[in-house]
Amino acid sequence: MSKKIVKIAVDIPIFQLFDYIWDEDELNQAPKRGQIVKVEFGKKIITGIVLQEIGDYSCAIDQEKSLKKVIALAQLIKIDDALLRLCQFASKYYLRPLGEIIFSTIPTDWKKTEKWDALEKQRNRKLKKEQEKTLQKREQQEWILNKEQQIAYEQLIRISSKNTFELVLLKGITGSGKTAVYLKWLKEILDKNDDQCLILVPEINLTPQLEKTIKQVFIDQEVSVLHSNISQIERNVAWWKIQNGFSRVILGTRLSIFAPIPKLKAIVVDEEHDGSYKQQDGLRYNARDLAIWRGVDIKIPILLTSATPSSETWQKVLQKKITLLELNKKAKEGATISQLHLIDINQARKNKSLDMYGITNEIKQVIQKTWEKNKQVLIYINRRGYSPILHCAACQWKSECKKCSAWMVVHKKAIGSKDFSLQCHHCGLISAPPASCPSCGNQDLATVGMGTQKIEEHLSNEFAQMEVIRIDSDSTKNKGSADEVFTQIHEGKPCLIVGTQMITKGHDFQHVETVIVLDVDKSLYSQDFRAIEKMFSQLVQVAGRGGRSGETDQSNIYIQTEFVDHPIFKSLAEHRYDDFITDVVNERKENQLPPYTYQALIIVESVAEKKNLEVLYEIKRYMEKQNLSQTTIYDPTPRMLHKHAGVERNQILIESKDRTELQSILEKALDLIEMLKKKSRSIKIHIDRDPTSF
DNA sequence: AGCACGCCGACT
DNA sequence: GTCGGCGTGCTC
Repeated sequence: MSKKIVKIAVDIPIFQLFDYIWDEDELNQAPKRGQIVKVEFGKKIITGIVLQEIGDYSCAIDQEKSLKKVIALAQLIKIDDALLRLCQFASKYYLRPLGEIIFSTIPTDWKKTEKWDALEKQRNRKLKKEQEKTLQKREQQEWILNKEQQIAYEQLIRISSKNTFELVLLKGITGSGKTAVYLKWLKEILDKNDDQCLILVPEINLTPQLEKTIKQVFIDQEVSVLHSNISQIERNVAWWKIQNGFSRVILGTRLSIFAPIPKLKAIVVDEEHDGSYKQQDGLRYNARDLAIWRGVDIKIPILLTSATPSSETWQKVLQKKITLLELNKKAKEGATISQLHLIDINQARKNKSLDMYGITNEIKQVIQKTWEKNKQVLIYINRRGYSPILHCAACQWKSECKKCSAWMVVHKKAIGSKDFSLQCHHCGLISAPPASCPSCGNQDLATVGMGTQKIEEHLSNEFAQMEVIRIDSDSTKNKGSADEVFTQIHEGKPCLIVGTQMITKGHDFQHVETVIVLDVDKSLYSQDFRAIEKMFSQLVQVAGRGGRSGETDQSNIYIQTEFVDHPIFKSLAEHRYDDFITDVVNERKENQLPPYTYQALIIVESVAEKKNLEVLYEIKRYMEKQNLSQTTIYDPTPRMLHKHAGVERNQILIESKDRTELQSILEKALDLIEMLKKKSRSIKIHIDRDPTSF
């Protein structure tokens, strides 16, 4: 008989799977797992995906539900089995419906059945064009690895020749040439066979240099770039090319971990410590962790790279679960490791050498000296806007956002002007500043603390002869303006660069000799147990921006702090990251924190906090009915940003020493959560597995 | 997620 | 008398 029953996941966020009839006579083929199909669902026509064949239709005559038929098949696209397994794992681990995950990984056009025909035409057109395009033959980049790089490279080759899973960490100081090592390795893999590889990067728009390099290195291989900012058509084309093996190198952000790569032979997770591998909303996955899972599943090596490995990764190093390859020398001859100088703010205050903007005379002298040497200065302050808060000294009123539990940030319209606005960095609300204090009428409102704009303004006045360039998401909002600014900096004219995190990623500043870091103190004693590790890595990154070319004699990093005795600075000065992160890992063990425990959050959001708490207590009581020998369930607490855009957010933290126990508790809780969601649709409930923000 | 069914308030 | 509010249930 030619009628089969198939199990189908639909493109709707529900956990339930549905059975349909697969009529082989009508569809002209046997059911295939991963096939995208068009089905009637209720009264609507939607897309679904075949998961498995569960038998002949005749055998199910006693089936009480009447089954509908699969209407049609999507011809061009099929989900690769390895990808399906990854989605199934993610569905189970992150407690999300399978259909939702699978469909979130494919281009949106494919989810609309009415677009299928047009897509087929589009593909044929695009691929024809692609074939006509001859790859330009350019000079192949010559690879000269130093001894250290060569050793790492050879080890990687040995590892990949074993054709099995192996987790490798390439740990190298900034400027040691990690990229060259892994690109040469991937090139070697791809030159042998028709294979593919995946390179994950934290944020693609911040690494245009890497994209350029990769396209140069893989001169005779097709490179596809995936991130959330590409157009729908680009995404479709990339999908076809990747899926049929035409694209050999896939470079992308965290979402590319779900790319359908049939001949995947290696994954590189570049800058593995970077927080942006964790998605913070919707499907809250961690691309680094999924990369490792994918590697185990399809038996390929996974290479993590970092100058400052995360505590999770370092724990695996200490447990000998990772092959560690190290690069401890700068790749470019003469390039120097920057030297750390601490500036004691307390001392400066006593000596009256601290100005009203909180900048010490020492910093100013350093800027002056660098200027006289015709070099550039980089000032890192991780805060955009003019000042983080507007404050009334008379009554203590502060510029709080009406819709969020956060302060509105003062933004100047133009540097030097008096015209400013208040902006909430969380919900985007912008309002005109009050002329006087809304609470007591005081005319004298003051800006407290400093952001990039205030520093820019202040230093422009102090160093009138120097050009001050500000780089943050406000100054580079316009398309192309970032490129323009960076080009200007690369020209090498002496200047002062003031910037946020944006300057710590991807860009080499060859002419920077002095790096200055303001405002580290709040991270030193933060609530967030991951803050110190993050701070260290940011300091290493920013220090590594200077002295890259070997052109400067010595690059220096100056840090202003109240806590000169904090141990982080000793490790930083001596370039002892290993010791630092080992201490961090040991501390986590003592305090029973990740990676020694496994965490999950249950987050409830609604406009009524009271409702949130009721729901959370109900979930907590429900979970506590289970046998919890290894697990602690904490009481409901407000989220870090308690109110966001008018929505109250509360959560409970679940902490377990046992992953399996945590999994079963969460699975059980999910039943209740699904019930509660249906009962009251004004609330949202999320589970955040392995959370990195609270 | 939609969409239907269903049971209570202000309208030509 | 009805139009429509959104609470709950269902989708093979």
